Amino acid sequence: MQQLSISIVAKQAGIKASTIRYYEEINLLPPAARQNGRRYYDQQIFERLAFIRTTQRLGFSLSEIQLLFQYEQQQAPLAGLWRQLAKQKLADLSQLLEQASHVQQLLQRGLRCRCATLEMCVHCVLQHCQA
Amino acid sequence: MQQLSISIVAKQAGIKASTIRYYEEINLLPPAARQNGRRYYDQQIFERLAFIRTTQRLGFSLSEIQLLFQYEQQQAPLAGLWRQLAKQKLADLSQLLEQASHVQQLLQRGLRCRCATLEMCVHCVLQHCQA
DNA sequence: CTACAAGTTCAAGTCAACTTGAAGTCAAGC
DNA sequence: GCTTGACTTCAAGTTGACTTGAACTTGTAG
Repeated sequence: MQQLSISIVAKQAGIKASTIRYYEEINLLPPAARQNGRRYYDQQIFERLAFIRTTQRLGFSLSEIQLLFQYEQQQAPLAGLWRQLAKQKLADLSQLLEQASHVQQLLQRGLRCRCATLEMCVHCVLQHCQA
Repeated sequence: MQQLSISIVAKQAGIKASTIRYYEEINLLPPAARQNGRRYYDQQIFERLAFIRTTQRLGFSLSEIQLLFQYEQQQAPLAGLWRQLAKQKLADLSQLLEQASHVQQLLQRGLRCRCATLEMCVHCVLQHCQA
């Protein structure tokens, strides 16, 4: 049960300490354990921060991420809400996966092609585009 | 060669007219053709707007998207820059694809599982989680 | 004992991406 | 000819996600 200071966590996670404090302030992170008013963390924090960073990159807002975490404390008004959001997000994710591979192909084509614009390249049927 | 007013385009594309004006202002869209000072568009605009929306969802900033479009006008200082960005973005996209399917699995598990928290569920090995 | 580095809170500032509001233009219908 | 509705510009406001700065506390090193 190591005790990690906020600056250690920040450095290892590759974010700023102020971000961690901010996340706690908006209840995205649970209040950290304190010693003399200073925050201390254990290894668990890294998983949580990683989840935040990853989902954020996938287009989740901080309040959505918060809601996904919140299902642990099943407060009456929120109960079941996270399930709904999770289903929604699963749908979003399949769409995102589709779009991502579409854009991948588009960019790959664009890099290989001599078309003057990306838009033209979308419709172009030249050999070097098909390759 | 139909002439589409900004409000028609906005409605069909599912965005606000003000957003289209904003995009033009920041040169994300080329200056629209005008009649009596009013903007008119042809069908091409929808492709462009779709590309913007999609890439934006994938985490591209508007200035990055602008740069990808900009390769059409090969201004000396920018020449080749879009290629560099495209390569970077291709790398980002594969990472994103990976993360997206990871989070997909995580959420699916969470929905099926009775674990108290998502974090616990990540490590849980119960039957109903494996199912 | 004093200085210092590393933490604290709280308020205000920043940045990207829009949105809103005020004031004006203009063709079309009554 | 006057009103209406859909547009225009320009400046200012908003939102989400942080960041920064000022003023303060506290354990550790010299």
